[in-house]
Amino acid sequence: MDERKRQVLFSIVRDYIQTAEPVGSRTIARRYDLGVSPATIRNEMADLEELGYLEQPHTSAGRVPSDRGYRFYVDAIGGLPELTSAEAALVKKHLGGKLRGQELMLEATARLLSILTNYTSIVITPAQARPKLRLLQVIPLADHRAVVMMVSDNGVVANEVLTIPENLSFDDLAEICAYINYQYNNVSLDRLQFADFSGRMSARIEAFERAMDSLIANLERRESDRVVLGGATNILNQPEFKDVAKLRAILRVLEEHDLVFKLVRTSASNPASISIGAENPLEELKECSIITATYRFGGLKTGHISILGPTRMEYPRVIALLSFVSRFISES
Amino acid sequence: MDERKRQVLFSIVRDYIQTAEPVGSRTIARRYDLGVSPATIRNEMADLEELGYLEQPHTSAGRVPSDRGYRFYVDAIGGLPELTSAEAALVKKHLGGKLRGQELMLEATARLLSILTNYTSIVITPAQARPKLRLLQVIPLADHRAVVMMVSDNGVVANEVLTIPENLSFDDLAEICAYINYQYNNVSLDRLQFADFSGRMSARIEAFERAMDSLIANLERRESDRVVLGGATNILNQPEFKDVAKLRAILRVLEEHDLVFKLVRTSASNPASISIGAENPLEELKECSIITATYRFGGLKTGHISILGPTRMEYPRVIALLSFVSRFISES
DNA sequence: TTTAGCACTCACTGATAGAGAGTGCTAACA
DNA sequence: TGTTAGCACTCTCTATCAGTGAGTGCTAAA
Repeated sequence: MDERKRQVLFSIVRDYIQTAEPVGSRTIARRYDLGVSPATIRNEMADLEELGYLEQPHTSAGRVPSDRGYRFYVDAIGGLPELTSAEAALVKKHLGGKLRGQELMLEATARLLSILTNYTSIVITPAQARPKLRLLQVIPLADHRAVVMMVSDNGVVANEVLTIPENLSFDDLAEICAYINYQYNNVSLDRLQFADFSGRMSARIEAFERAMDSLIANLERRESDRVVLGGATNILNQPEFKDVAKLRAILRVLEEHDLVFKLVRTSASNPASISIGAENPLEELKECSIITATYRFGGLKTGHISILGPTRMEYPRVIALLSFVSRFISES
Repeated sequence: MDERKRQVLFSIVRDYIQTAEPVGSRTIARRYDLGVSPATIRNEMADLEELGYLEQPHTSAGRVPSDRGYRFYVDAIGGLPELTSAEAALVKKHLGGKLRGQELMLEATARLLSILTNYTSIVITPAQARPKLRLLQVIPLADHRAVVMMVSDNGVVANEVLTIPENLSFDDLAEICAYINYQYNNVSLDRLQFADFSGRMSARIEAFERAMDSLIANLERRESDRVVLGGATNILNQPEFKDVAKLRAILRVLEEHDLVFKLVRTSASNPASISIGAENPLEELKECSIITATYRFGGLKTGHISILGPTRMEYPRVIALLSFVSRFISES
């Protein structure tokens, strides 16, 4: 693979990324100044196809990069591309300023990434390991209602509004809570069992038990990794997915957050964090690429941000953007 | 509009709902036993078209119901259709059992509705009016961190994890909270201003101020109506939307939760809560129908559940399902 | 009033031809 | 020996056209 072949390959990749049309030898000769004639380029293209970097949709069409071609291109980009300062400023403007809490921040990130790239963005919130009970508390409200809330040792809070049953006073509830706090403090959430507990009270307090179950479920869910999508419908803009069947396959994957989660995880464990076409584990996404970056909140909890787009993706720009954003939110 | 015309119209509507193909006179004569010949039906069809209940895609095609035709059909269904007992059981199985808290419950509802109908479901969570501060509290965690949480008088909770600044002890924080609780108890959230407050302390506590702002924003957001979608991609299954341009228009609307919210609200204020085709305010949805039902949590807070599908929707079934589900979740 | 018959309309299908883009090969050239 | 011009060839794409079939509207008979 000599220098000129590289140039030809890169020209084709770049042109195809821009136009989504198979690229012919004449186009290359005209548009990129390689100083050789179309015929020469044709010869190089034939070689590149033989080597597996290019493909031909049909005999008399131009060439299209193969997954391998994109891979070569991406690996060759090397030294992290820089974001334009205009875009960097945009990121700072939208994600900087007043920090608005983890959840809102991550949603804003997902939205921003999808707008800037015109692809679909995926944000995975950081997960905690085996949360423990830190505090259970009731707070009275009007109309015989009360909030019950539960805090984990990671500071995650779940809450539930409860109508206080007839046979119970608010003070009774408070007493129960005090007992639970005493008994179960710092106990792993998955080992809490409230069902048998309320037998200690004179009467069973069904409403309360149910609220407890609900709280635990809720808390565990919040503790676990969540998936936030941005611009899921951006795929509709890509010409390669104007076929409804393909669209459906991809959107169905995006609806299944479990799948998305695993996908991003495998992509992230990749050293380079870029999965191109068939490299990624889901058949449905064999015409898509996924780029993933990792961020850290407070130096501890790690999550991921990804961009999902067609294999014909603007790799340098997306890589630059993701690495910038992940650094930015890690620092703030 | 005599009895036979009604029968012809209904047959066409039903057939078209099932097949999505323009319906011809012969088909009606064969498939529905009206006791008259195709020629007669043709005459009736011509009349119905003149009256605006039917449309013809082109001269030599069968007839398709117009919005007005669907409207007539829907109004004529009258006395609420009943859900099959099998489906009712399914609803009970998935939404009954242990009540798992409002949020999870509503998400489960959205999912269930979309699966049962194969259309897109929209769930609007109930809104509260002008929430007030009920309680602010800090809870210490390990590693110099603490949870700050804020509870509104409606029992909605927002929380934020805070790293306690060097120049502050946990007790300082607790004291600040005590002061705020004393000073601002039962004050409407939108009138809280913490920025000037911390000037009272010896040093400005920026981290704390920011956490407060974040909490308020978060709380207000949670208090407001939220939109939960189920099966947004089900639209892809409808033959009338195999055109990507139409799809994009609809999915874009669904991505804008503000729009969806207004849409459901206008639909719900409709007495019958059914918007057919051009009846509904968004141009993009002029080939869709929306059916909305209202539910109440705890007898107070009202929210909505809707189904969005093509105008060619299985109205009776969807109406039955929605009214059953809304009753079910209102009672539980 | 209903129905049978019939001419007419129009989308859809498949075949065919021509245009255009692009290739691969050969032979000439530097 | 590498590069280039020329040319035949391939294949898709588009337009055109005839044939088919579903369905209609009208007319006249029952």
